[in-house]
Amino acid sequence: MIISTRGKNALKLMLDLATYNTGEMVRLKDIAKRQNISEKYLEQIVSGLMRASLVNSVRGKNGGYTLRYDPKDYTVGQIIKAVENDMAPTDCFGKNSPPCPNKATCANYRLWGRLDDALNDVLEGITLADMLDWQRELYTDQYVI
Amino acid sequence: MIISTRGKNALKLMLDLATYNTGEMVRLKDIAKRQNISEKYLEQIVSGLMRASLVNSVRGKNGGYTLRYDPKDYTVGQIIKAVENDMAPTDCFGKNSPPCPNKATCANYRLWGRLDDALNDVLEGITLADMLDWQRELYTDQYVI
DNA sequence: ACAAATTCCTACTAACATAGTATGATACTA
DNA sequence: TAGTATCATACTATGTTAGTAGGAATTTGT
Repeated sequence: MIISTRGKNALKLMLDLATYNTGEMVRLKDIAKRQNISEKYLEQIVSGLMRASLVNSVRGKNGGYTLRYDPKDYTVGQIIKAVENDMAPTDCFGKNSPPCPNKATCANYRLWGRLDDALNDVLEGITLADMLDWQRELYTDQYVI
Repeated sequence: MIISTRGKNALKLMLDLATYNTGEMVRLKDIAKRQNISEKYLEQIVSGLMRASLVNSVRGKNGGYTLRYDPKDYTVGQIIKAVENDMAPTDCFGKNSPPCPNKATCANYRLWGRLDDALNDVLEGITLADMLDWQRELYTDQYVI
């Protein structure tokens, strides 16, 4: 599985922040309730997003989180990579793996490269704003029938 | 990691069979030596390929394996799926997962679907014959400098 | 018939990554 | 200063994968 639940939950979290992007701080507790994810688990995930400077936080009473930028300025890939350990299709392209000594002559390496490119094209080509649009569209579709 | 070493080794095995595709049976022992993979581990992998009817085998002395079809008739996806437990980018599209109840309205589900499509396009678009070509090309490149 | 070579089958172990929980410290705001 | 929320760390359980091991079944050559 290339995208773990951590990555999926990070995306849910960001989409939630984008949905409630009113300027007010959004409490983790509320996100946890809406997205049906344990608050403690969300804490771990949001800390990765903080480290990557994707969100703002304010501590203390009335504190919480907000998006740091406009939804159209986040790609899905950015978000997932912020929390995912390694997202490459094989360790030949893994960020935690040493560079392959045979990569110049290995036919397989070329294949994995194509896969990696295809993945990144999709993930870098879709923004959080796109996801918001989809969400609205899918939601209204429900009532069109 | 979407492609495990099992999948990668299956591909190496098939590429080896394609390279030594003379009509004679190819012994696992020789593949193991050439590809630097333990023979016992290869046994497990080739059993998956047998189950998927991708190779022929003959037991006993002078036995071994051969390709069942022409290299151009195998896609990379076919080979990998034969031995890989699950190759979907997320379990939303995993073959071992129950169908998602929210898929009609879930924006994330649409995203993972695009990823899955992109992956399959690459893997179904490349054949074993293509890999053979690459191998020759890369090999000769070495001596062109 | 027998011995050698090879595929086939099943079980096991070790290592690793992930999901999720638990506890409490730290910092901010009203 | 009391309350709330982030931040940090450690731990457990679970599942998957990599790889090993031993031996049964089958074919070929002598």
